Amino acid sequence: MPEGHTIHRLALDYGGHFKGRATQVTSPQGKFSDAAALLNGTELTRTEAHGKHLFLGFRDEEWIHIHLGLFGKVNFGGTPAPPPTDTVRLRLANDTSYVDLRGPTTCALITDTEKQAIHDRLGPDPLRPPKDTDPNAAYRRISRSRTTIAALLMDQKVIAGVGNVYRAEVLFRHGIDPYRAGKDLTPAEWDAIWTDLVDLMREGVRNNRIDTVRPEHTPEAMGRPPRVDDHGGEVYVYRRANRPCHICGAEIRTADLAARNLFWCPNCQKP
DNA sequence: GCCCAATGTCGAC
DNA sequence: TCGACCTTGGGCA
Repeated sequence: MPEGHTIHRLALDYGGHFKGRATQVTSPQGKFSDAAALLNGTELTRTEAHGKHLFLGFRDEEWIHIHLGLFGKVNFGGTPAPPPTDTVRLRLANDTSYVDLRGPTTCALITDTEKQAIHDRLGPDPLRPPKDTDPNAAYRRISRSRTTIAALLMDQKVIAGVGNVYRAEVLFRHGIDPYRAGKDLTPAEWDAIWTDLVDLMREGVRNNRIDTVRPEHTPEAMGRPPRVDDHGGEVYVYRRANRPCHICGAEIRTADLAARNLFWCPNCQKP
């Protein structure tokens, strides 16, 4: 479930279980063995997330850089840790906990300088502290672009951390057609989208899932049977193709956009 | 067992 | 724009 909220949550959870103590670092699958051997027995000193990138700090200026990609999964557990399966790329363990990483796109040992280069190529992240985060930088790019707002929201250079679910849901919540060109988005619309993403994604970190349905549109409030969408949260349009819009009843539409599935309500989201 | 899809990104053409 | 890559779980036989 890797959108930005998941990664920020992982930064907190890795820190909570392992920070400040000698940590056993292994790579049962083998692809990270050399680096694991180098770090094994040292201390996890800090953890950080920017968009969908996770950084685990060891020693002075060394970091494990993790990107889950589409398939990566992380699994925490208590001791005794079970024998790792052969797909575990990275296991951290101490006296009380273990955590397994499987299927990441990236798991690499990097320096401070290399880490900085990653920050430099990422746009502002609604979940980073406001002092390092400038939503106007994102709007400058958006307001100059003929690309669709749906594509721009997924471009990590423009804004970091938004994925396919938050993209679909935030556009629905603001009644914006996904095919609208970035340059046709008003500053007020962008402010509203950014502020909303900050709120939604913070809640996503807290609950470790994506919920976007406003209280007045929950099934209870609308006198309908309770539901939980396939991916475990409560949403308006994501993966709800051909089903009725919670608000107006129109059929939710879906289309391919840059090799990803897009979902929207043709009635609630006007050009 | 096989086939497919999935909340992502990169590089080749 | 397309394929490649990483892994798991669900549907179906």
